[in-house]
Amino acid sequence: MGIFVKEFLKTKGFKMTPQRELIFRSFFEMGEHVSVDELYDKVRQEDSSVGYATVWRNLKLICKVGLAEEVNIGDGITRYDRVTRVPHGHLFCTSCKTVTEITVEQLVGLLSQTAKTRGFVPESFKIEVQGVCKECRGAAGEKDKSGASAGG
Amino acid sequence: MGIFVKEFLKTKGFKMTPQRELIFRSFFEMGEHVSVDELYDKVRQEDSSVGYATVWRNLKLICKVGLAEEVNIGDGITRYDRVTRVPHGHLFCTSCKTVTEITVEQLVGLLSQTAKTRGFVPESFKIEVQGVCKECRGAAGEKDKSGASAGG
DNA sequence: ATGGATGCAAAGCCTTTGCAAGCTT
DNA sequence: AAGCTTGCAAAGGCTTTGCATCCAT
Repeated sequence: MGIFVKEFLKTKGFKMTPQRELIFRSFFEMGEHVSVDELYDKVRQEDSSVGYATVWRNLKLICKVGLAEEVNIGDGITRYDRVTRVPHGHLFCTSCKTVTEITVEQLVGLLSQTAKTRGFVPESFKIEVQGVCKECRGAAGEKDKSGASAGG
Repeated sequence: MGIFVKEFLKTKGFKMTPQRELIFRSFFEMGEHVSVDELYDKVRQEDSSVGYATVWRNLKLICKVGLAEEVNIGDGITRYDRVTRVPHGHLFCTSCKTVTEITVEQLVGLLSQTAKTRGFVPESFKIEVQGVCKECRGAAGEKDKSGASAGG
């Protein structure tokens, strides 16, 4: 990013500041499912004077202008994913809690049709699969915490 | 529900109480995306002595035994859906905020395959489509709040 | 000079938990 | 009797907001 995002923001009526640039850059350098705290930590590594609220507000701004969107991986913390061009889904391992991405282009095509038959114009997709990953199956999954199963 | 759930819980080591029965029954009488507050309100209509924490804990219990699962429709409130036998997805209208269900059996089949090729054993699916519904398209979507687009 | 942006700190809100008393088994 | 449940109230924890000050335009 850099000049492009700056110009982009300007057209939207937002100003560019050193903090904002740092926050935006940091966010796009990170992976998926970024939380406010994680981004805050990363930002503070470069400039420890940046406030939490500033990070939070800029993360919201990034979403507002359509460069990212909120995601929920079920831990009660709001996370953010930059909007990718390639539709993809997530595999949530119920054992080790890892999140893996998968491409689902074919699915999205079908899903679009399904939605359109309802008069619904799709904008973005969120596809999640809960289950047990390869590694945890190998480990026989002894990470279960309670007596009752939580599966669906 | 009734005797079945009661026996089911007993086998899991949980006791049945009047409050619990009322809460369970109320939950299953409600639709999808039930929040703690909503369930609490409904329960209090029949027995205003039931505490909030009790409703909350029982909602968690319903999930724990696999009869429901948490869902997030993006308003910061945890909601609960009973686990349905028929796989389905949700259409989220970004304009009027309504949530509509769609069946996606075909998609789930494909999704299962996709996951399995990664050595991942699927347990449950969550499929969401963000977009604009028929009604809002008709209304030309004048409900937009900010200058910036929030689309993905 | 003007209005958005920032930082700090405090509010907000929903989610969880501690405890003593009450019930189901 | 034993232990899970309940209710109330308070604590937690993440998310938002108020405000005075600062900075980009």
